[in-house]
Amino acid sequence: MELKEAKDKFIHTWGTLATQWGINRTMAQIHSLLLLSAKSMNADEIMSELQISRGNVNMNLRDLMDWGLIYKQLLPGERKEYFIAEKDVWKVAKQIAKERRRREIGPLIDAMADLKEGIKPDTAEKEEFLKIVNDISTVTVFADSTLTSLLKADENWLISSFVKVFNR
Amino acid sequence: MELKEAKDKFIHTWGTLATQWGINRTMAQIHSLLLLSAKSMNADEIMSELQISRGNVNMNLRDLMDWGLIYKQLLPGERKEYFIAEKDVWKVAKQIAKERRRREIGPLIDAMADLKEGIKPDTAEKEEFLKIVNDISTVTVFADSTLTSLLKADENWLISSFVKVFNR
DNA sequence: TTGAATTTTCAAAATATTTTGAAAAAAATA
DNA sequence: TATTTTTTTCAAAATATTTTGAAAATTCAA
Repeated sequence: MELKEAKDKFIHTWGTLATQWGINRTMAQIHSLLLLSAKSMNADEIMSELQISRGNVNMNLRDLMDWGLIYKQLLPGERKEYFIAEKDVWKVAKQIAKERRRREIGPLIDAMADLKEGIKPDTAEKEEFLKIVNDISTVTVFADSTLTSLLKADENWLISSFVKVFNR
Repeated sequence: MELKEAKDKFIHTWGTLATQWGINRTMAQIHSLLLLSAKSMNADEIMSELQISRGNVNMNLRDLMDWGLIYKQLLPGERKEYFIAEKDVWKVAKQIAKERRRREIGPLIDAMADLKEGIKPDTAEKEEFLKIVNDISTVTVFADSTLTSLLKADENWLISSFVKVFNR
């Protein structure tokens, strides 16, 4: 079964890459499983598909919802909760970028601001130190605002043109 | 001693943040120590300053050189090797972005390309699967090329204007 | 209400990563 | 060359993170 094989490879690859850049492997695997699934899935299905424990599934489903990558779906007549992934890959990328911006850039900007506050440039040494702090602050704010612009840019002119060009 | 305190806070903060986004804590601490140091330092000095083992220092110094964030400096009359950090923070940011692009985006592009190769769209299911793979491919290539353009942009018009605006 | 089904929690176990430190290798000196 | 200094390596230890699974909490139907 060739498709099954490709899907497994996809899930495995996604999980491996994720760990290499600081994201939990299981979270990535659950995400890709749902991304590839036409139907929404419940915890038991995910458990048996990925061979992981209930607690693990539960915890990572909640994280994925926090990241805005999956949604809870309540099926009429079903007691169990079902989950479905956001299938619009541009939205997915946007969410990931947003979350990483929040986690990686935000705290850095705050930390540099605190350091700036605390030190008066009354010696050459302190000026040196503040120069570095200021420079990092500047670059970080630059990265932050660049990313924000990109994220706010209307995807319809920014991406759809790229999609058209690359997808054919 | 206020400056010492601020420097320690800087080193500590940098180290903590780094772990939160997948970079080794010690590597980040050594980097910030060198970034804040006017003089180059040798392994023994770094060991005693950060209270870490020789092996750890050695390994992380090599990683930092791989990242292009520090340089080896051979001082005349000295047997020991000295290390000095790149102080141009824009260059530092550029190096970090390059390295992360190489580690995070490159493998993803490759993996998606492999999957595209391996599957023929001869059923609706396979077409579905390939759509996702293609979309990820597209978004990833887009991110890659956007980042590449930013990195290639001449810093003198792109950044220095920002620096002037924000630094005052 | 009660009780069965489902989800959540969290301490302990398993796994993965980082750090140590001493031995080996390499480099410099005499 | 032999000796000393310095750097590198890497198995074992320490630490950190992830996963498990059973108990507790919650939800829902009757």
